[in-house]
Amino acid sequence: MRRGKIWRQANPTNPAFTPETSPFFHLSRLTGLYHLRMDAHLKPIGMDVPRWRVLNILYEHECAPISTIADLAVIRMPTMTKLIYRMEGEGLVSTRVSAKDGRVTEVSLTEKGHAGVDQVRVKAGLIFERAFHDIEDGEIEAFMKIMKKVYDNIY
Amino acid sequence: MRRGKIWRQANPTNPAFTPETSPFFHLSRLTGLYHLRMDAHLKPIGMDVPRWRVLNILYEHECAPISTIADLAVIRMPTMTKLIYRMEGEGLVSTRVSAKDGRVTEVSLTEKGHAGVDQVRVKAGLIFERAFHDIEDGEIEAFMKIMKKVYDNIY
DNA sequence: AAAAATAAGTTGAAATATCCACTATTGCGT
DNA sequence: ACGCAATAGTGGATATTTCAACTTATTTTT
Repeated sequence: MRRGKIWRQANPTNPAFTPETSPFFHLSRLTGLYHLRMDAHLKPIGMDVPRWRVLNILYEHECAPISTIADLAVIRMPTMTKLIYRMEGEGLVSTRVSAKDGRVTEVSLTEKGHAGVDQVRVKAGLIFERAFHDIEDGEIEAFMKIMKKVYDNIY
Repeated sequence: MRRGKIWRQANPTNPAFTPETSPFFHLSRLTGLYHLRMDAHLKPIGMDVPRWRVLNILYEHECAPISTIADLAVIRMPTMTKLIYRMEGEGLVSTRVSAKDGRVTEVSLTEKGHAGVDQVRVKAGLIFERAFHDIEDGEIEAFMKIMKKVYDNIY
């Protein structure tokens, strides 16, 4: 076990632990603020963060089962099922039962869904720019590397 | 404007953008997974992540108005108000109107709330250990520095 | 000292998310 | 082929979050 200064304070079991020294506390806080900012931009165009997550995933996958989308977005399946059908009602995605496997519901983007992605990316770009304008490329790279590592560790 | 490899792909307005190259997408995903793992540990002891955020903040502040807690936790005030009163009903916190300012409701930890913090920290410690065991102290430090910077940028 | 503006909180209705139990379909082992 | 386990999804009851409008208290203007 290491004995560094950070390690000690970052571990919640240590008495010296505070939210200020906790990576996960900062993580939750930053994500919360990001969602707040995104929502402010997305609301006026009838969109929100969960929808955007789905659109982004489908933009890449073209056609994916609900379970895969739920897994990639880290949203529980019952929640995702309902979100997908809401989005279908809004014309953003279309669904159909898979020909290969009668259990799976395949979801794909509609024309309107594609347009929605482009529309939201402009907004997302603004926030990204604001958030990372003074962060070096190398730092962003390192940042993402750690997030991936931690994600895999608790996956 | 910079032209690095990461920058281009990380910006949502760039056609080469994918969730895989987006810091914010990874951020949301990691936070989601973390909440999932925490919930699994917290549910059996009648706790959850929002409650834990509040407990942690009060552990530091001893006595804070709802608005401050809401701000620190990045949770909207109506949500926080209801959460606080739920927690009061559960005996975790106590509330009273401030003597100095009749508008503010001061919240503080009860005995049971303190015990709850200690109890949850054990669980949080397990997940922290699992998540960061192979991450260097220096990396954690850099990680948190970037999160703070980004947080301030979009605050 | 009002009047106006701001800040803190509260509440009810509506939107969402979550739990849990259930169905339908497929895969696996013998 | 048969039965059992696993997978994908659905549906209802419940819990939580959010919006929008409102109340009350304080601060700032004029």
